[in-house]
Amino acid sequence: MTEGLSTRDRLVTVAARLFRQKGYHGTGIAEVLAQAGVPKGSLYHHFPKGKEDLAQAAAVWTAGMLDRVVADAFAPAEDFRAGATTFCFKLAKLFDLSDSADSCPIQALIFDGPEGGDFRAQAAALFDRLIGAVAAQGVRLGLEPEAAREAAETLLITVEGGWTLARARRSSDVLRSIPARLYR
Amino acid sequence: MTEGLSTRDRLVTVAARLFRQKGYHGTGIAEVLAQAGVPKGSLYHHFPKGKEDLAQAAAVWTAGMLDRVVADAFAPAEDFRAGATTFCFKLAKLFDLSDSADSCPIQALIFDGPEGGDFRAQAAALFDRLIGAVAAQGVRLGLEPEAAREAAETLLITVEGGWTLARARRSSDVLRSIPARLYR
Amino acid sequence: MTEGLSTRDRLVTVAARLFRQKGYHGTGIAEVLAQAGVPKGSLYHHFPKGKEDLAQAAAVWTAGMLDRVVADAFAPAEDFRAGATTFCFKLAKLFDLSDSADSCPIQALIFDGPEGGDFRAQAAALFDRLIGAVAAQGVRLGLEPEAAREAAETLLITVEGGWTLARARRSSDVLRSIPARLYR
Amino acid sequence: MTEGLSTRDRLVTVAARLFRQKGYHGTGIAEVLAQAGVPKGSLYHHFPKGKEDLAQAAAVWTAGMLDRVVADAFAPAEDFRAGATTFCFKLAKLFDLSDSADSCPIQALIFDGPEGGDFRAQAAALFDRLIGAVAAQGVRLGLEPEAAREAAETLLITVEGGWTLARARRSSDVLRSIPARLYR
DNA sequence: AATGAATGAGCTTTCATTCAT
DNA sequence: AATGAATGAAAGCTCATTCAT
Repeated sequence: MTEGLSTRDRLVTVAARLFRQKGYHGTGIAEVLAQAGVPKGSLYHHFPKGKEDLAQAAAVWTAGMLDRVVADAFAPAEDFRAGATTFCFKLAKLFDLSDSADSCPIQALIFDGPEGGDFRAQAAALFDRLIGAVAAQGVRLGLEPEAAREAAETLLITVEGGWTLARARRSSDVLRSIPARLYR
Repeated sequence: MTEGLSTRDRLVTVAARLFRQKGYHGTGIAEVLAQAGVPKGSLYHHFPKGKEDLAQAAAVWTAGMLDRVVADAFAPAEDFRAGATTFCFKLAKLFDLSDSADSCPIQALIFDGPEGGDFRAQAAALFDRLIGAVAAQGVRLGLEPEAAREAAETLLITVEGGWTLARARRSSDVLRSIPARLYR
Repeated sequence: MTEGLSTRDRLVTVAARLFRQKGYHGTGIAEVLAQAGVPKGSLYHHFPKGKEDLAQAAAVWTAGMLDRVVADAFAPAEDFRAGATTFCFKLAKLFDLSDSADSCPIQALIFDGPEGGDFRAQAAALFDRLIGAVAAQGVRLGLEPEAAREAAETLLITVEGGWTLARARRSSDVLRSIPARLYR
Repeated sequence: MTEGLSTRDRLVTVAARLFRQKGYHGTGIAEVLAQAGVPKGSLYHHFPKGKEDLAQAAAVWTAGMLDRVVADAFAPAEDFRAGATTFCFKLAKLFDLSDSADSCPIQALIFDGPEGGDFRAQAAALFDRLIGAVAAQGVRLGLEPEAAREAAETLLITVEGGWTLARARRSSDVLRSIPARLYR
């Protein structure tokens, strides 16, 4: 899975997965290094501030991945509801691919990081950017800017809560039920 | 805030708050003890298995608190929507009382605990019990059992996601906007 | 040598000796612990800030030891020169007792510690206190305050430099030659 | 300050300064490289044995610099006292140029280096050579060899101790007061 | 029940050095 | 000669827990 990637990229992807699974504080550097097949000292060459920098890079990587999911879901859609529905199904697939106990990537992205520093603020900005991307798709598909923004917020709120319940139930069904709940 | 409470209760309430703020793994026993004003050795009198037992007790305490919020919100309500609306506003107040960076009590309750053991399963059961309580209120207020269950699930999904966005924005406004989103 | 001492005192005396021998940065915590026969975690019970606190405690302990050397040297003296001479001979004995490559206790005390914090300032104050103690002995033995202060300064300057040369030559003779140099 | 110097010379001068400021063990290779503006791998081209070789080179460089100070101070002097006085004033100027917390160059030279190897012995020899140079100046200025040697030793002892007190007080005044103390 | 000293496994990080280009 | 990625031993420190009083 991490073959062919650079040392740096292996660290980032492994860290992103582990942080999602066990949280920032629950994940040890040693485990990241072991799974990435990277020796101890190398981490600090690529990420001088260590775990903190790694969390930052993992958040950026995750945000980029989610950006792509949004783009892929809405690209072929004929209206916002269709795009939103595809988005939910894509997330359900993502849920099934990962261990079903994993945290939602977005929540891991935003909340689970080092306490001090500006990690939280930067991560929240990445979340807002994601909402903005969804809203932009809404506008592209014919919604008024105001309505698009609200629809985007509602979608992401529900998706976030849906992942939470899905995680508690260890089943992605909740995520697939979201369009029906939103667009009766 | 913790005055007058027994040593045990001080430990539980302080732990519940800290686990919400910094996560289970991010919270050190030493910090719990310091904030509770309890000496080192005492913890293991009250919680023989230490941190794990403390997390369990904090989860039960949190679940009981949320049960009360549900009961209080729906008790005076004339229909489900009114109860749900009050519930959202009560949660917004809870959000404002705590540090706005705090995790949703439910999510802290479910996901953030010791890895081994049956903590996760028990916590998920507490979450399901909470959904059941909301559904029961729905039935009491005239909904069909099936519809009540779905309404309860939708409410809690949205509230969970709403807390997430509120936390990212550091503002409880999102929580107060939920009824408008759900019951257009 | 460290038998019968408390855990804390064993740590302090061993640290004082090692810091003198190999410097603050050249001395590892592990070595201090090994020689003191104290397990890793115990250090931080007695010295919460670890190595830094230990250096501080070692400096205070060293200053106290030197105070006693001054008092013992001057107590039986009939005039300042006699006391100063005894002081130099006592330091020569101290030099011979320790590994002859050891730094002067005063210099180790003042300069060799953690970079940040107020270690330096506090240590310099301990040095000034020592000069003050010698000057007080001078006054007690009949010198004018001004003259006593100058004599005390000159004595300690020479003793410091003498230890330096003694260390370079690995011989305490230089220390014993100081009275002759000062009081021709 | 280090402009125009070769890579090798930049490394030596920066290392000499840092070793004086923070000691051999307190100075990291990374800091030397950063301040010298030299990339990581380059050090081992110029100093195959790394830090140890660098310390050796820094000691030689420092000794040469001190030789020059002695020569410059005594060259125009009409007798030993005049030369010694100039020497003290030149050292006071050196003290003021450097950070006042810096160690005496001679002491840094002699004592603070790698543990193994023959660093200590070589450094002590450099110190003796310096004393010899001062004594030679004494002979040149008319002193008997024996007396010259003793005067040189006394001067360097006092200068060493004076730098120590100056450092503790963060003031070069002590160094300027030395002639008055020696030659009442 | 309460206390604080003791404990050592494990943590993140820094270090001087080596290697491939 | 120059570069920066790679390396793993060792550093200082934190952790949850146990013990003796």
